[in-house]
Amino acid sequence: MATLADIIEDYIKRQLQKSHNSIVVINRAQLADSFECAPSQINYVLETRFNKERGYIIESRRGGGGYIRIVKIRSDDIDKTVGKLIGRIGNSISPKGVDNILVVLHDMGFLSTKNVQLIRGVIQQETAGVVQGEDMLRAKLLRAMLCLKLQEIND
Amino acid sequence: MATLADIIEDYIKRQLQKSHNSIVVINRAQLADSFECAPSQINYVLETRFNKERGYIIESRRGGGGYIRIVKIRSDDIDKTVGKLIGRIGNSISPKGVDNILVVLHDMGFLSTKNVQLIRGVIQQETAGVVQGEDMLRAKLLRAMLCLKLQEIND
DNA sequence: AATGCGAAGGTCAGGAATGGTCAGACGGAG
DNA sequence: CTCCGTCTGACCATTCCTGACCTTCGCATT
Repeated sequence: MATLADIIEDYIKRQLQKSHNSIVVINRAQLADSFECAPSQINYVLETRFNKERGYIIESRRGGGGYIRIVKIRSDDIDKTVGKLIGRIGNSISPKGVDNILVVLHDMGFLSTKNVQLIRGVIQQETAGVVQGEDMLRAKLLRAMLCLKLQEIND
Repeated sequence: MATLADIIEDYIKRQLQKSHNSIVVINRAQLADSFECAPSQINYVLETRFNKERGYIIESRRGGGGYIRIVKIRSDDIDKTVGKLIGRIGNSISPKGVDNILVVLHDMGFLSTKNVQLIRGVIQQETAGVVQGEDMLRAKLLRAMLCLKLQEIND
């Protein structure tokens, strides 16, 4: 049975299809109103269906003229593989784990040699001296940079 | 939806473009009148969109024949400026600080609109739920992504 | 020169319009 | 019955915009 969350998910995905640039902007209150549900329901759908593991990036702003922008990053096969890898990064990762992923991405031509070196360097730099949650920070940094790269090849 | 503040911002930026010397002088009451808003709305736009962080200088004078002058600070060398901005990120940064930097980089053509949206989104998601050192994490993520971008234009 | 007035612009508190978060209710599958 | 995915409502945070009140400056009058 399709839950309301499923229905809203489908709706947003259709909008993304229609958009042709994989970006859709919604108004939380209005969307909630048209589906006759609580506004927070929209957040639930976004959290569970349009998170980064699934290849989406959400950007939002509060206040007058506020909005929620949903960006799909991932379309073809390369994207799918990279997206999967990004999803696999998880909450924390070791330096060795970073290396493994970088090698795979380099081999498949997603990252240049220079890219790999830079990413490794930046991660080293930014995690140096961090005493707690180093693996977590590493995961976040790697994911951030890969998301940025992923977007580029989709332009 | 574009708010009135956004519209006024665009208008002023267009005027700056047209000016060819990156200086534009406005009359607060008159501008407010043409946009049918309160004069203080103009101040709001100036404070939030044309502040020093975003690379503008505001000079004004009260009294009869008063004026507001908006000056866009020139950025001759993109590379140097970006490097300087990255340096300015420092150890920690607020969401607004991120925004200011992104807008500057966007205005000078270093980041595309999509880039900006993605970077904002990634940072929002990676810092969500982090209770301690959020500002620090934000700084690291932003720096990492900007370094990656900076490498690209130097290839 | 001193004073007074009108014409700018500045400040700030607060209301309205958005979106975010989180504890807990609810209900179906095991 | 217990667990897990849904869904809601109360409360919070952020951004926009206005109106009342304040400050500064030029100029005419005295």
